[in-house]
Amino acid sequence: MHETAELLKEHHLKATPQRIKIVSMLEEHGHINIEDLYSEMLKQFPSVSLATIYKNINQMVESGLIQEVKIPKTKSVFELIKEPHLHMVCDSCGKIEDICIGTDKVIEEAEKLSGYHIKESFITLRGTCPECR
Amino acid sequence: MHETAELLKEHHLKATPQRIKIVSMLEEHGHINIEDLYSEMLKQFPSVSLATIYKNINQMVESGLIQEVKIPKTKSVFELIKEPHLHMVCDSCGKIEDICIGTDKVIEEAEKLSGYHIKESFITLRGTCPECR
DNA sequence: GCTTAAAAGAAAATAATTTTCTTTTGTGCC
DNA sequence: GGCACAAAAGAAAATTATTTTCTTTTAAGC
Repeated sequence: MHETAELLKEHHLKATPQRIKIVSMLEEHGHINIEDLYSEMLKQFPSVSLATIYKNINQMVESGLIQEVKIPKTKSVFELIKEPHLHMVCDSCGKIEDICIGTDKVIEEAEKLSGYHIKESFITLRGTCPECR
Repeated sequence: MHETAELLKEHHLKATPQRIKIVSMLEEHGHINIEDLYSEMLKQFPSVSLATIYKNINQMVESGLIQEVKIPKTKSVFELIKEPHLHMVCDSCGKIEDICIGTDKVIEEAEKLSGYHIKESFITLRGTCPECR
């Protein structure tokens, strides 16, 4: 059995062809919004329902397999959950990339200044990618 | 004329009572979502329309007076535009606070690693506020 | 005060998301 | 491999969120 199906099962989700396709698209693209996901799905499953997309996405979020990424001024995208990372969005081509860098200094300073105990951080950086210069 | 009205005019928006109320709520609360904004408005303007809220919010965003803040797992809120800052969200009471701390180190490292030229950063930190400990 | 372009409000339209219900299917078990 | 059944898919309707349209009202310059 291919590993995408196993990934689903580890999260207590039946490995249906539609779900396998959703997860492989996430593996392939990294980030995708509902609209694009739906139109890609239609190519392979001409009768797929948008309700199926939404139900599956919601179940995958609940089971901790994927998460929603909210990006200023654009539609949300979804991504597989992996190590903490931040998002770089290119103003020009719209591409979204993940990068892993340390953020401890910022978190620590924020904790000191605010008195909060911080559990998670969400960082999105907007700018121009090297290809769009 | 009170200063909220002037703020609106500086942004080429007529100072209607509804708009003045919206802006003063933002000044007072810092952050507010559409639903809460509407129910607060109803107290003072019993016949206010949700369309008026949306139209005004959109115009205020377009004119650069306010901006939408997208927060993971909750509804978007709106805030007056001011100096760059980051958002602290308390898991327990839901409160949202602004704090100003330097983020140059992170931005610089992200630029170096990704090759992007970064123009803006959006940072939200999730955790527990001092009052909810 | 008068004029007018813009805003408010009401209602309808559109878009986004969820729910309901029936049919189909993945999976464990023999 | 075939059977049983809970779960998922798909279709349609329902709900929620947001925008548009159209008429009435109003802020602001003169």
